[in-house]
Amino acid sequence: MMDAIKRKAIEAAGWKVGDAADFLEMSDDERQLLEARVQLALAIRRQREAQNLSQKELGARLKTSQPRVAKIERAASDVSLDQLVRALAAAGGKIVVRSATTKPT
Amino acid sequence: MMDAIKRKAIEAAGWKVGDAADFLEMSDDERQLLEARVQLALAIRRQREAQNLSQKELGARLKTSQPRVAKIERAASDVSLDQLVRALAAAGGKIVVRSATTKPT
DNA sequence: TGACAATATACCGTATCCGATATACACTTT
DNA sequence: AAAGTGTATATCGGATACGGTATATTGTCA
Repeated sequence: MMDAIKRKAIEAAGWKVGDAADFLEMSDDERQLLEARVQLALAIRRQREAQNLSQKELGARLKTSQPRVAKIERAASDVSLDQLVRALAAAGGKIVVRSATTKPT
Repeated sequence: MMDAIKRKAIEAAGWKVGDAADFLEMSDDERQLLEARVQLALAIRRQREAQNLSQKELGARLKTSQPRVAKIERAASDVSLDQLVRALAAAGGKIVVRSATTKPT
């Protein structure tokens, strides 16, 4: 559901969202990908904290800066999925990417 | 297993691999990510062919060109994980990203 | 309250990613 | 063998993801 709080969070991450309609106009794929990014970001933070790592320490593992890790953990728009996945791995998390094949329509 | 054939494929994708040792010197994370990219690329091609789509048609869905799709399907080094995932989705495949939390060491 | 650690925000070059185009190669079909 | 269709390779300009640094802001503890 699209509400003010969620929109605010999305905007804070650097995405352009004019109003609820704009968000709803995203394609399913885009919305799914955005959701996945947010979930990954949350997982990174959880994992980092579970390992008692500071952003600076995680940044060192990723060979990047503390401010960058802050961006990663809010899934900012200029953070790639690549970097999200690498960050989760660096924080000690495992990711499983399973692809399911579907029949032609 | 690192053999000449695999190394050749990796190099063809645009990755620098001096010799087997270089490949083996990649960190676990890097190797895992590279493997994931290759698997995704294979899944994209399988899925595209299962849907009887040409590279050009898949390119249209992705709003990109046929040559770009060719690069995607060999997981070239300048193709992001983002784009691989989007391509698989555009080809009708589903991906599941599951993150598993581990305890601090 | 002041000092210190952790996190957040802002800005700026630069390397990488990406779309577009040209062109080559492979395989059918006629 | 020419034409058509699908795929591969090469190059290039523009967009964006990135690292680095400076500077808030927040939180904790003496």
